[in-house]
Amino acid sequence: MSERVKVQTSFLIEDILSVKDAGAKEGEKSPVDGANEKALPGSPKDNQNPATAPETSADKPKRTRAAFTHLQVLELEKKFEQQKYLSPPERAHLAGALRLTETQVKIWFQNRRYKTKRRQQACHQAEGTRGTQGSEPSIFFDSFCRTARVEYRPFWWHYAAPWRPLLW
DNA sequence: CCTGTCAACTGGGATC
DNA sequence: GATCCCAGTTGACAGG
Repeated sequence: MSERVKVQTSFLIEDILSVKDAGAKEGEKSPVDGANEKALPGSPKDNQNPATAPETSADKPKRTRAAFTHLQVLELEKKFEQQKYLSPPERAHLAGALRLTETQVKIWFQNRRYKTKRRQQACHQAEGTRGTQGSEPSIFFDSFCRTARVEYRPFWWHYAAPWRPLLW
């Protein structure tokens, strides 16, 4: 996935980070902005931005795949290193900082977790399950606990159960 | 043209 | 009912 982030971005890193004047340049359409108005069907009130919704949903052209900027991915990855799960306030804050929608951040984390899991599974299959677990899984679980169990919702233990073989 | 990647989507299950 | 999650799929896009 490394160099896929050679995105055809029309804006600079500073442009993304300068959240202060976020509403200033609305006219500029970035690839990311194009997808921002797309809310998840399952969560309609997640982020409706009528101001930036050009398509009247009557003629939905075609699905656009937002290409996140290098910096956006970097920040997301950084956060993901710290926490694999975000609480709603944290997600909102991160989304605002990166000028993404909460849905995009949510989806990104979802996809990221799934990818990580599949990679680990593939890894273990390839290795033939040695008993030695590296440090990554424990880091993973640590952040999971911090966010899910303590800060967020206790029922995430439900999700932790199938992970334990991988994590411990 | 084929293939891989990845954001977005779908569906099912769970909690509050 | 709203919202979250995971698991899997779809569709756009870039590289070979």
